[in-house]
Parts: sequence; C-alpha cells; structure tokens
Amino acid sequence: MKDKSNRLKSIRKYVSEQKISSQEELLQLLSDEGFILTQATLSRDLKQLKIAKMPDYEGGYIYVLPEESSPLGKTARMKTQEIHFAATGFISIDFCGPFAVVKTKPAFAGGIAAEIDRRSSKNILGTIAGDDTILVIPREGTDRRKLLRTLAEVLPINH
Amino acid sequence: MKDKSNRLKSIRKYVSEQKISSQEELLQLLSDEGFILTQATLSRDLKQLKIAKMPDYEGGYIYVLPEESSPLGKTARMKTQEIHFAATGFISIDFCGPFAVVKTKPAFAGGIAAEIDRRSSKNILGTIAGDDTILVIPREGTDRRKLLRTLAEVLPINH
DNA sequence: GGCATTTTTGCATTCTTATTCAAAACTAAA
DNA sequence: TTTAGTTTTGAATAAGAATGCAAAAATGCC
Repeated sequence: MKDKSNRLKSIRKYVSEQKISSQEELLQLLSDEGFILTQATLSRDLKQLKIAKMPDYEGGYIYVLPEESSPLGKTARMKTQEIHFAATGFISIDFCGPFAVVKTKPAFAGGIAAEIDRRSSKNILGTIAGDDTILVIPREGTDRRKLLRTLAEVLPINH
Repeated sequence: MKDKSNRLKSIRKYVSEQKISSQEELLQLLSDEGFILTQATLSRDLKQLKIAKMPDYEGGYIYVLPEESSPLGKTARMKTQEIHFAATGFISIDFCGPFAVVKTKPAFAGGIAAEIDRRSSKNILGTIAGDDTILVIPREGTDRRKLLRTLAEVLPINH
C-alpha cells in the first residue's frame, strides 16, 4: 500500500534523525506531517521495521534503527543457533523489471548478499553483489510482491 | 553492593545466551538462580545495563545487550549533536590500585579509550590503550567509586 | 559504635506498548 | 464487477515496563 510505505519511510527518517523517546511522541510528529494512524498501528510499524527501544546515556530511552542496533553477524545469540540480521548497512530497495536492487552502505553489499543467500528461499535464484549494490535475481514466476516478502525476512523493510 | 553486581552479571549472561522476551521471563530465571527481586528492580537493572528490547525475526521481541545493539560511533543521531556509545567491544572492568583496567574485544581498546577521553571528566587524567586493554588513570584524589561512576557514563557498567 | 549520606529496593501506580477482535480496504483472478 | 483471500487498521484491552515515594540497607566518616 502506498500510504503505508511512505509512512514507514517517515518513521525511519524520524527515528534516525531525532531523539524519539516514546511512540506517542513519534505519533505526534507523524500526525503533524499528515499521517493519520493510531498507536496500535505505530506499534506494528515499529515491529516491522525492527526498531528497538534502548536506554540512552541520559537517563531516558531512545528508539533506534536496527542498522544502529544490530551489526551484521553479531546479534542475539541463542542456545543452539545463531541469528543473523542483515540490518546493518542496508539503505534501500528498488526494482528494475523483475529484479530487486538493494542499496547498502559502502562495503556492506557482500555481507548482506551473503545473508540473503544463506536464507535463500526458492523465490531467489541468486544474488550479485558489488560494493554497495546487490542485484537479487528472482526465480521465473516470482513477482515483486513475493520477492519483497521474501527479502523482508532478512531486511528491515516493509513487506 | 556485592549481591547487585552478581545479579547484573547474571542478567548480562542470560541476555547474551538466551532468548529473553520479557522481564517477567528473566525474572523467573533469576529467581530460579536464587536472586530475589521484583520487576521494578529488574527494570532498573536493565536500564543501567543499557539492555534494549528489539523485535526479532520471528514475530516476537528479544532483549539484547548494548554491545549487540549499538556499534561504536554509529548510534542515535540527534538534531545537533551525535551521541557515541562505547558499548561495542566492552568486556569488563577491574581495578589495580587507583587505576581502572578496562578489557575489550581485540582492536576495540583504542576506540573505547577515545570515547572515554572524549567525554573525559576532571576525574580522569588520561588513558593508555593497547589492543584489548585500557588503563584509565584517575586524577589524584579520585577513588574507585568516583572513577567507576564516571566511567559508567560511557560504558555499560553498574555504577 | 553512631550519625549523615548515598544507594538499593519494593509497593503501588502510572505510563507505555502489544495484541485481540472485528471491520474495512485492498488484491487477484475469474 | 463479483468473489475469495489477504492485508491493514482502529477501538478496546491486555500485557509489559517504568517510576514516585518511602523504607531499608549499605557506606563513609568521625
């Protein structure tokens, strides 16, 4: 949905640029910008974007983006397995025909591509990574929606 | 206090080793281990340890250590200033006489020492960093308590 | 020890965030 | 367009987390 993805972008922007301490605060900013939504929806948005709330060094709390909160490969360790979040370095995703093009911070493409491969579903034939760009090649018959949904399992994006 | 610092250690351990989804859950583990405390205290402990709650990739939430959630130097950006958390790579702190000795992961000492210097208070004369160890030199007259409290402004430790 | 100060804690409460449920909006296909 | 399935949403509520306050414990100092 158009409106939702814009909203998510705004949320990402606010969280990365300002010190947000509560959902209510963020809700106000969004509302000022013209988005109408409730705290319930915002909570779900934040969950989708993997945005975390952490204590800051000033006695309060602050919301942080996953790229700031989960360096690739050094994340939550579980008893038996290791979870990897391909959150660090991710910038954006776009499409060109059936292909998805993922932009990353310099030098992150390889790592993130590896993550995508590692979790690869049958929807993805493979990836080609440069320094800051990844081309994701979908299986014949996989449309943008499906591909996006698949990638959303690894990347902090709106599926 | 003896008991508290042990408790904080346990908390760090649990959070790093297991998937903790709520304070209540963690409370149970601590209780099993013999610590008696309430949710209120645990909340304060988590705040002190800079432990964050973030959405995981399985539809739930998970508590994560700051070292896993705030890479040095790429943290919350505020409108005007930049906050740096010296959380990544930090391992432990001990004392030798009036000096504090901070252990870090390999190669992190320099960065963390720089953070300490950057925020330096009058309680700290300076730091000397190797590869994984930092010697923090206090001003004459600054005791361990004060020094610890000062360092706690930069490091995720119990002050 | 006894006194002043600081720290830690629990209780109760408030505040904040997540989720259930049902309705509405949207999508894809016929 | 109509239908069936999926997604998004809000209202209300449940669940979870933070904190004001006062008491208790610990610490430092004389």
